[in-house]
Amino acid sequence: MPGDSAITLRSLQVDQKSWTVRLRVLRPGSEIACGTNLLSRIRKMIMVDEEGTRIGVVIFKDEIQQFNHIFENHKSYAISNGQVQRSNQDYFNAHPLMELVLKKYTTVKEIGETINVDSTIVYNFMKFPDIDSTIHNRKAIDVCGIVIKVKDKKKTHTARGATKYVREITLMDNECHSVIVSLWEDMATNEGGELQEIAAENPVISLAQVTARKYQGELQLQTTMASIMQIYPTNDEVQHLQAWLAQINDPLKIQALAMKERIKKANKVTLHEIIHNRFLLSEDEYYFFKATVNKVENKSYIWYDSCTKCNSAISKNGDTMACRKCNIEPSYRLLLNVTQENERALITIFEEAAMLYVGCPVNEYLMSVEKEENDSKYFRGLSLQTGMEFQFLIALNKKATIVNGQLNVVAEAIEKIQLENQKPAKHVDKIVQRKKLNTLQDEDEILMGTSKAKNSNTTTKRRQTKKNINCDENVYISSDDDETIQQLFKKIKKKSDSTYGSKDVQFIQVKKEKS
DNA sequence: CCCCCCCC
Repeated sequence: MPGDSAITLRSLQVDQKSWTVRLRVLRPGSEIACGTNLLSRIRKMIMVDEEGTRIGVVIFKDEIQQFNHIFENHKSYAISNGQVQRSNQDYFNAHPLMELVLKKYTTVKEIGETINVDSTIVYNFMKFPDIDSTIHNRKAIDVCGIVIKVKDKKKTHTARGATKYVREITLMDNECHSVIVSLWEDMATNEGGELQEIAAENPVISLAQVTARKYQGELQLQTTMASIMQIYPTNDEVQHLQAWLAQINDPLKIQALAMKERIKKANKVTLHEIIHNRFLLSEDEYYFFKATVNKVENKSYIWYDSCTKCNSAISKNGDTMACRKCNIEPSYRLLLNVTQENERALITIFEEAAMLYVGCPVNEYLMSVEKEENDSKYFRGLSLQTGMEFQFLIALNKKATIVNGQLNVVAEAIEKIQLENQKPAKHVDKIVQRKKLNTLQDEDEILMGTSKAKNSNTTTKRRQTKKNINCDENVYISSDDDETIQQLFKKIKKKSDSTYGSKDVQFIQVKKEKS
C-alpha cells in the first residue's frame, strides 16, 4: 500500500475491508487479563490522526505478540487493513462509532515524521466544582490540573472478583480545589509510572474522557478504557495553570493550599461532638475541628523505617534513605496528642500533612537528624509547635476509634492557624508556658523510659531548664537546654539501639508506665 | 473475542 493512499478516520467506514490510516499513539496500553475467569487477554491502545480524531485500537490475545514491540508511545504509524467494527455503545469509547481491531494480516509501518497533536486535540475542560458525580459517572468529561501527589500502583480486587491495578494521583486547579484521580490498569502502569518519576516537579496534565463519582462525600475521578492523558500539553488552559504554579514555586506551599481548601469544604465539628455524639455524624463525610497540639508522642521516631512494599529495613543509600531492593523511601507517621476544651485526641498524620507539620520531605528530615537530633531545626521545630492550634481534617470511618474518652483518628489534612498577633498576650503567655513545662515533663518521662526518674534532683533541674524557655513564637530553646535535652536523647537512643527494630514497642511501654 | 472498578 503506498503511503499517499492513506485516508483520515473521518472517511473510514465500519466494516471497510481495505484501508490505510496514519495514526499516532496517544495511550500505548498494556496487555491485561480480562473476560470470564480472566482467561482472555487484550491490549487496547488509543490513537489519533492528523485531524485530531481519536480511536480505540484493539489487539486480542493471539495477535498481542505480533505487535508487541512495534507500537511505542508518541510515535506514528501507517496501519493498513484490519477489522473496523462498530463500538459497543454500552461502554466509553475513544471514537463514538467504531474501533479498529488489528489482525494477523494487518501491516504496520512507522512514519518517520510523527503526527503533531499540539493543536489538534481539543478538550472541553470542566472546573472541579462544576463536576457532578451523578451526571458525570455516565458522561465522560475532560479535566486539567497540577499533579500534587502520585501514589504507588497497587493491586486490587473488584467486587466481581477481577484483579486490577490502580494508582491514585491528586490534581489541583488554580483555585486550590483538588481531586483524586484513579488511574486504572495500563494507565496506572504507563502514564502513572511516568508521572511518578517527575512527581517532585508538580507536572501539569490534561485528561480526556474520565468519569466522576463520590467517595466519603468527596469527588473522585476515574479513567476509563477511552481516557487519555497528556503530560505538559500545549493548550492555553494548561499553560495558564503552569504559569500560576510557577508563581507559587514551593511544593510545600502547594500542599498546604490544597489541604486548606479541603478543610474549607468539610463539616465543622467539635471534639466534644465527635466523642460524645458520634452517632449523629456520618461515616461518609469529612469533618474538621480545631485543636491544640500538646506534643508529638513519637518525636524521636516519626517515620517508618521498614519498606512499605517488602518490609525490609530502610537504610542509607547514597545521599538518601531508601529500601535497597524496591528503592522506596521511608514515610512519615506522626502521632499528635491534641486537646480541644477538655476533650482529647490522638491524631496520626502521614504524607503531606506530616510534611507540612515537620516542614520538609521525609528524606531531608532523616538527613538532618542523622548525626544529632538537636542539630536539626526540623526536630527542634517539633517541640516549638506545641501549644499551637491547628485544624484537622478527618474521615469518621471505622478506623476512627474512641478509647477511654479519647478519639484516635488519622487526619488527612492539617492547617496551621495563623495568629493575628504573633506575640500572645501576657496571661496567655503564662498558660502556654505552663503547657510547655508539662510537655517537657512528659517528654522527660519518655526520654528516661520510666517515671521512676522523678527524683527531687531531676525535678529541680527541670525547673531550672524551664525558666529559660520563652514562649515568644520566635524563641529558640537555649543552648543549655539543648545540652540537657541532647543528653537525654542520647540515653534513649542507646536504649532503643539495644532493642533494635522495636522502637514502637518501646513507645508503647513508655505510654503504659505513664497511665 | 474487551470494559465501570479499589480505599494508607
